[in-house]
Amino acid sequence: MLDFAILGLLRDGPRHGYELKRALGDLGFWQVSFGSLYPALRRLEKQGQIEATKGEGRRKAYRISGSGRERMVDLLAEAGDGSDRGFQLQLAFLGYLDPPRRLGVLEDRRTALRERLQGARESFLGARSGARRPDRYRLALMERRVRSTEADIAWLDELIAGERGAAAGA
Amino acid sequence: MLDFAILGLLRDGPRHGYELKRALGDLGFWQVSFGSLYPALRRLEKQGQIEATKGEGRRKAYRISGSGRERMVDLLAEAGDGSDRGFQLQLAFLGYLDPPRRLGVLEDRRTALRERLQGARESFLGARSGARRPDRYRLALMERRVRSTEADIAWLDELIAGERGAAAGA
DNA sequence: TAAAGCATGTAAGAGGTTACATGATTGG
DNA sequence: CCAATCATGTAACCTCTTACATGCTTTA
Repeated sequence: MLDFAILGLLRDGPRHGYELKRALGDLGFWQVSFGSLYPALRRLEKQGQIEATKGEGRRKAYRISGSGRERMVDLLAEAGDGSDRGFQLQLAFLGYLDPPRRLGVLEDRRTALRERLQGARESFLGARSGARRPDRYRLALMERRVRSTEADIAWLDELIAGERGAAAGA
Repeated sequence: MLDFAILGLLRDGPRHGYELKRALGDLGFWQVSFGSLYPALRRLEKQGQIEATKGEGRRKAYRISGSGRERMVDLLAEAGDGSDRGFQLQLAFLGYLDPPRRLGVLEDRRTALRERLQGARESFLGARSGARRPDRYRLALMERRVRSTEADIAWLDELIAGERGAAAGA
């Protein structure tokens, strides 16, 4: 997952470690620590997926290699494992996937969210009318899950519509 | 965090391991694995925070002890560390916190979400009007963060209003 | 000139997961 | 009778964090 994030960010252009941490934080869903970032950079360098060049001062600028680009596309598929973070990373780097395959990623996510919504609705409605009814805090938690999943699907539908529009325009 | 979840669920009444896993999954935000659940139950038992009794068949029903109840209240405070999962657990077991202190938990969360919203808005607006504008996928990601944080605050405000109403009614 | 931020790195450990192993019970 | 679900547990591993260590550069 971290490997994917690093390779994805390095496709935008060369970056050094500190900058990568900030860029990843700016995406909004992951404040990675240096203690995992720097060892990961070393590992990726040893595997030949990124290359280190001397930057200004003590900075080490990394750039992605050819094999890194290949691996990145593999990881983009793997990231679609149903996890929220995985999807957010997929989306952040979806622009580097070839256009015909982008819609598939969005639709897979939609399917996963529809399933989540169904489960969330069932446990909310079941709990609300069941014998041992949860307290209002737990009911609120379940209701929030339903509502926020619905909102996510609506947001995703906008994205999908935009994607179809872009595909039709091209 | 897992300790807190276990102790919280056991305050509802005695449960065995398998049942705890399902109950935790039903809350909606954590599918814990047996590989972490069973060792945690052993550890809590050794520490005297829970007690094992023979249930039906091979089942081991656990019940919370007096020191477990004390620890649970400590953990309820610790869980308010800004993480989403921490807050959701706090909320799931907020009914076991003495009523005067409940509002504080909700308001702390509101403060944290307001800060998150400010950061999310700044990076979204900054990115949209900046020099190297991110692609539409990353913009969508940032916009979603703004929208869903706003929705969470609105939802939390409903909860806070309900809490004030309950406090006034009592 | 002191504090804050920039910049890289290591060691230890927390906190999980997956895979494996076993076997009983229930439902189609 | 076969598959699915119930039920408990262990071992190996993975990912990431925290705390520590170092030293430079910018800014108030």
